[in-house]
Amino acid sequence: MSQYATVWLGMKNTLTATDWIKASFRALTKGGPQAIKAEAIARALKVSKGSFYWHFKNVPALKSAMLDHWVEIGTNNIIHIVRKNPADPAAQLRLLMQISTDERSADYGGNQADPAIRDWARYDANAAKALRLVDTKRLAFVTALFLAYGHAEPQAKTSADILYAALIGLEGLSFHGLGDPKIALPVLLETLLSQRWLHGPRSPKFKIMHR
Amino acid sequence: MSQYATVWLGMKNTLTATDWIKASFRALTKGGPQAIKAEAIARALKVSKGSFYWHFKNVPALKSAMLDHWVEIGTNNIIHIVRKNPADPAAQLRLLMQISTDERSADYGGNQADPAIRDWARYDANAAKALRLVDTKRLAFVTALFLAYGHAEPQAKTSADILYAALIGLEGLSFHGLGDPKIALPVLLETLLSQRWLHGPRSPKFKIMHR
DNA sequence: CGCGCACCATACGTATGCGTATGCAGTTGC
DNA sequence: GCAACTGCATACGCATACGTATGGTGCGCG
Repeated sequence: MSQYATVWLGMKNTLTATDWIKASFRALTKGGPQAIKAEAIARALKVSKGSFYWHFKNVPALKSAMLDHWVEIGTNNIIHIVRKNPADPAAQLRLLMQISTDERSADYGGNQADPAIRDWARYDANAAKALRLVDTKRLAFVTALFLAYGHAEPQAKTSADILYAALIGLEGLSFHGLGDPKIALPVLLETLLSQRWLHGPRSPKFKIMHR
Repeated sequence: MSQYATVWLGMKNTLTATDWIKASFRALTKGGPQAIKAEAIARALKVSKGSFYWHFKNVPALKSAMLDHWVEIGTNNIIHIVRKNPADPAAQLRLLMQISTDERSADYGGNQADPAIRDWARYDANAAKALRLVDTKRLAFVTALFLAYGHAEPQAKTSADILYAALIGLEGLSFHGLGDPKIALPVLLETLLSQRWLHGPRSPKFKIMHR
């Protein structure tokens, strides 16, 4: 038995490290961190684990590569939003919510992996480090948008925390058929945007748009 | 070597099924679902796995017992709040947020286990079933409070979704040192309570509809 | 054309976990 | 003071995972 993996038009029949990473993300999203096993992924790729140990030194090296890859994607997605949509802050926030609730079926780069990584990070120090990196950048980004919208410093940060946390939580709830991010997230966003921040400081003047 | 586990004043030196469940929750919160292993927990309890298979038929039986136990606690905690505090709905909501952000130190029944179960439920059908049970009841409870406070049906449900999702998300963020539930949650709650619900096109600029 | 390297298969040793079988001390009923 | 049962220890077979060692095959290149 040989190279039935080869496809018709001269496609490469040899795997790359990226192929392994992609397959590992598929395993992660499907079976959790414990599913990142060399032999199991090798079976999914229809090769032996001899292939794995050619591309990676060991399993921790694969996990490290996965996290590096995810950090790259997770931060670049945000930058991508910024560049592609130079609109006002409120519109950018709305776009962000819309994208976050979209069904993204990408192999590994998609938001699909986010909850799995979040789970993973709870029991793995390296995953926790990667997650904190991404979360910090995203929170800073959302905070900056609220600031640009007109909110003051502490309120902008709090709004960002609330919005991002609700996004995460709704992801988890909708996974089990509860909640509805497509409804709750826009409502929450408009609520936060329209807030005058009661206990908050001054600014008796209602500053609404583009700074 | 025998019974060094026996402590001085006639304490029982034999384990119960509940002891195993408690130890299993400790393993779960520390190492995730994959840490629920008979032999590992036996080592933590300083006994052999012969003890385990005396108290449980097998590992799935232990997991099932854990989930049953957690469902019991997870729903009773809510009822406990209700009975203990027959104040107005807003005060009950504030109390709920306060309790949720408190540092819980319980062995197994505490909310400490909630995020671990939530992770577990992503890859285990039984855990997912238990989680949905608890989440459904909690959401219904919060929804009822918003209704009692004066919100209309769909808005109350959306508010509950937002509040509960933010609670979950902030739990996860604060676990990694990001966000601050003690600030964000009260702010969010007051924001939701003070909302006049622009569900009518009161604001023609923002079209947020409940479909 | 055949040499060598990239890529993968196979086989082995070790570790760990599950579940079962059986032994064995301590407690209790009588 | 002796069965019988409770609660746990010990030992075994099996399965799966890791990592290594080593062999094999196809393709590029001189």
